[in-house]
Amino acid sequence: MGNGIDDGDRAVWDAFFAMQMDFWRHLSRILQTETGLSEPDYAILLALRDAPGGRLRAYQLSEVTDFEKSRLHHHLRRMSVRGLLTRESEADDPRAAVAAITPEGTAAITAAVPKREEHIRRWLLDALDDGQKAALTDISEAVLRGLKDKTASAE
Amino acid sequence: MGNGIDDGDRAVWDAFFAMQMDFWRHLSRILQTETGLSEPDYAILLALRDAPGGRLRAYQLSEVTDFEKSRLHHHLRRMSVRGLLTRESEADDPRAAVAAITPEGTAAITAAVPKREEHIRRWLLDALDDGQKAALTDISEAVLRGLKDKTASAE
DNA sequence: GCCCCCGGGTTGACGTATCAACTCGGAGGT
DNA sequence: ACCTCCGAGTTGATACGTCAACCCGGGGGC
Repeated sequence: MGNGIDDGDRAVWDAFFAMQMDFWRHLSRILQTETGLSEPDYAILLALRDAPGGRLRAYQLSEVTDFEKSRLHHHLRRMSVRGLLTRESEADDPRAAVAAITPEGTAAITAAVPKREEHIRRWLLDALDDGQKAALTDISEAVLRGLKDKTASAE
Repeated sequence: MGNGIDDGDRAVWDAFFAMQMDFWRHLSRILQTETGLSEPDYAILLALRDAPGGRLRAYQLSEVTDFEKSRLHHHLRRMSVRGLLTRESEADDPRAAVAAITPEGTAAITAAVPKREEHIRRWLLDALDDGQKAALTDISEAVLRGLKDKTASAE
């Protein structure tokens, strides 16, 4: 422990780091300019579009999108101001906070999905051959597995 | 064009997307809690540490860190309030805005680097075998190449 | 039945990122 | 010498993310 990272590993990190920055900057930028939606807008509208009745309780939306409850709350407020969704409460459970997609929200996500898919294809998938795609999936799952274990392992 | 993404490609994207979110959330979180530095703090201090005299003009810092000038300006202001660096101007060029690392800034980055390297090793490199590391470098460079071409290609 | 705890939700404060508009002092062309 | 343009830097507005603290209405243990 305490010793550094060797040159080979550093090259991996540098490439990965640089790619991440540029890739996400570009993807969120073109999503915004072409659809008027931010990344969190897109994630939330997609979850609501796929939910029965276009409605989800806050904690369910939080599970699907993996947003912290506070982050989700703030974002839902901003989105409701823009008319993309409405915030309602259930009559039978006063604690429930339900988000419901509006026609404008539906229109926005319907228009955005094909563009988003083209972005993903063009800037990620088309840059990789089949072997690289398979490797990227494996790598992503391996890293994810390591992260999941952190809570399970002793600490 | 306009058709969707097939199931195999979607699996690549889903895994990649999930990994990104969790990985960066975790890395920036532990950096913050263990060192008191945010990701941009770390990037800026590292650049200044490696600069001659611990000083760099704003536009040079902008090139090294790839921060937009406005983002950089706001961040330097916050960091100077915290005492991590000072903002000076050159006598011979009134336009120059120079950032200079302070002893506190040097102490912070010196303490942070080994922790950061351990994070990178533990949460990324140790999760991958040699083949996966090589593949990740290739993939990152391929994606990066595609992004660089965007400005060069017709649009 | 009472009490305590817990989870869903809300709020405010603060740090961070992006965009657009603006200042200002040179450098170059004429 | 003048004028124009340009690039470095600054500013303010707005959106986004995180943390800590808090409210509030059940449920469960007893």
